[in-house]
Amino acid sequence: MKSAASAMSHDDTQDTGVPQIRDAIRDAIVERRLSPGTKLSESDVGNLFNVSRTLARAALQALSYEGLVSVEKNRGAFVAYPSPDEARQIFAARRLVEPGILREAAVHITRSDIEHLKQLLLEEGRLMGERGQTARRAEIKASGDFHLTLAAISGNAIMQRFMEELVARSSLVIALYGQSTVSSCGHAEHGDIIEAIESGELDRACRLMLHHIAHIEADLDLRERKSVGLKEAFEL
Amino acid sequence: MKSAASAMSHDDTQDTGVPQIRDAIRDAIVERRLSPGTKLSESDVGNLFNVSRTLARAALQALSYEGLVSVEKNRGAFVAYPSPDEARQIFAARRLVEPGILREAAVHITRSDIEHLKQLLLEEGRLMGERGQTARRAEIKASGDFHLTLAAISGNAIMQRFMEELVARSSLVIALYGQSTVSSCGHAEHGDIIEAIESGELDRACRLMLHHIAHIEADLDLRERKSVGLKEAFEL
DNA sequence: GTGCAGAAAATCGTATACAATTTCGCCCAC
DNA sequence: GTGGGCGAAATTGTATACGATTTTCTGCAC
Repeated sequence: MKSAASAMSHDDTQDTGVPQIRDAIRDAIVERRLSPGTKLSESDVGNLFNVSRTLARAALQALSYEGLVSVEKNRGAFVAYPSPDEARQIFAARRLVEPGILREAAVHITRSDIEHLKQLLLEEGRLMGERGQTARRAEIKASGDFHLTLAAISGNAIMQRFMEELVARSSLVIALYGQSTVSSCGHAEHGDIIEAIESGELDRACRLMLHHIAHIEADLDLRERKSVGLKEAFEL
Repeated sequence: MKSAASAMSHDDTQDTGVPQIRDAIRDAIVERRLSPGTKLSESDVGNLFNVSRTLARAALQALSYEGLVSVEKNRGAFVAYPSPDEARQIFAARRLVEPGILREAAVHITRSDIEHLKQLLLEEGRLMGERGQTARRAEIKASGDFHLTLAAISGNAIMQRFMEELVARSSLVIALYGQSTVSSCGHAEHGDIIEAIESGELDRACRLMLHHIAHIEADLDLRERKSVGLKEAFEL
């Protein structure tokens, strides 16, 4: 199943082959094939996709606006390495925004939307059963798709785009600070939320959503962990 | 007084002379010196700022990520012309997000923050007294600064950036669909909100904020109004 | 005068070239 | 052996060049 990010047309007042490169790199970051801190040199990216540095640079720039890549003047682009504080802000933003999205989605939701959500849930469950890093990657993505789909249902393209950023960055944070190998008590919670929406218990759905986000965040060990730092290891 | 947008450091993991160009164009858009739909050709922008098309293009691209400029493949960049539906989404997003920001800001707010807000309010009032388009521009910006400052106080850089986008785009919407010459019953409402925060009446502050946003939106005439249409001129 | 080629001009899309900056290795002094 | 500095290599910053697409203008047919 294609990811929500690529299936949802995004914005596409776009223009070049840049989107393809951007999306490919984004997927690689979100799926953790690229780890935080990895250098993304313009030449390398360009060669990899058989385009000039011009387009590679544009794609990296785009990703920097989404907070997935940080570009430093005269030094280049790196897969973002969110600080614990940034991580907290990301989740604070989600707590702030997702209940509202949920309520808005509840207004517009149709039966087929609910079907779609349940479908996602099934897929998620299936992946949970599997073993291996590939399955874990797919699981993270599927888990994100649940939240992204809710945003899409809300009908607000702006909030949708914002959530895409938050979910992608959350994935980075989990990659960096996640503890339990499977942070997906989430699965059951997703189901509960759908159920609450379906039966019209909006307030309960919001409460569940907040708990859900809190649970994800609780699985993090938010301590400074700068690079594999040799120096830092002694400065403690 | 410098605008909040440029005073607030934004993100600045930035790199080139692009930020200067981007900010200059953004200010021009937000202050309505550039009207919606205006073509922004890469060559013109480049010549204007004495840089090559490369940098001009990068700046325009950046603005397109913020929704202030729309770039169409092989056609170029234009000052965004938000549709009525986009306008509604922008304000829906603000209603969804600003109460939360307000609550978060209330947690972190200091006495000096409150002083700062009151300062803004004074400035706003002063501008309301003046006449002329220049004053109106400054007034729009000052009004936006109130909301931006609250976001800054909240301490969440992500929500702050998001609000910057929403406020800037709101300005575009008001430019396009605003009716009353002075949409700034807002001034008094800003004062009320500060007051409510100061006295710890959080729920009331949120209610006031929602009313405030509703008032701004109520001043809009959200009817399709494509280009300065010659045809439309007769359909009246 | 209206409408439709077709060519010329302007503008964007992408690659390449060159300058500026950083990074890395090397050599030498201590 | 350690540290500092110098120079080469690599990488980014910016400009320019050239092909592709769109827009505008022109001229001819009707």
